[in-house]
Amino acid sequence: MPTRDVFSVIADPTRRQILDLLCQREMGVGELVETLGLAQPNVSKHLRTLGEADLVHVRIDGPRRHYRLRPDRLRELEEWLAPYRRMWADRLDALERHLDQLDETDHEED
Amino acid sequence: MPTRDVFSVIADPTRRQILDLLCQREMGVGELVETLGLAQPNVSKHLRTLGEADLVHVRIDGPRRHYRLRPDRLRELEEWLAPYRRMWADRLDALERHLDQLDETDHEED
DNA sequence: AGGGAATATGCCTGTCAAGGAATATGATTG
DNA sequence: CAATCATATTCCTTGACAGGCATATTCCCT
Repeated sequence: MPTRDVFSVIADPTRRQILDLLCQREMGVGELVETLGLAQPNVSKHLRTLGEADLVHVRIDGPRRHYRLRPDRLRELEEWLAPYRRMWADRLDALERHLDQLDETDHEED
Repeated sequence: MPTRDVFSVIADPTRRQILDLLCQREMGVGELVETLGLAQPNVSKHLRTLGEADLVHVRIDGPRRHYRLRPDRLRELEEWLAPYRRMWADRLDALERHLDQLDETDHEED
């Protein structure tokens, strides 16, 4: 059971970047540091955070640690999206946007 | 052009709750205040934030404002998820978890 | 055992966002 | 125009978190 909320964990852009990288292949910390151009302690801290959300898994290989993506938890996001996905399934967005614009010309609003 | 990042906006649980409510039907601020049990200024602030991310649309009806869900921006999330969704499409998660457990018995890790 | 490489942890500081309370805005009715 | 209702905005305080830096840990090699 993860000790951290997936939503808040992926709210950070750097963390999303890390996930995107790990989506391709498993990577070591050094590799990530080089690719991201961040300080090593920072990368380690982000990896820890990702681990606390069960978004990554560590494979220990001697002194190095290889991080692998663990996509399971992202299904939570997927599930959360489900009800909303239905909304753009039957509703034509172009029409929707058009109606919104009409509304907005009536009275300026967000 | 939204002035705010969808990821960080939906990181807040209260905001997700609001979205879930608006998923059913359009709602006025008073209704939301009652349902959520939060202070009105707070609800207004969250609605503003949601608006800045283009996640809601306001319909003005006299002195009241009715908020409607605008699902477009959630497609961004959907798109971001796409590459990861492929990972659990072909990979059997039960097997994956099983392998992870084997790894974890070798060396305790996150 | 000692030294060095790879990675993690702790501390500090600045920033940002949430919640609460008070107040301001805007529209409606008389 | 005064009163009132619905909603928004401001100010304040507090807590969380990212980044930078220094340091600790763990493992390998000889």
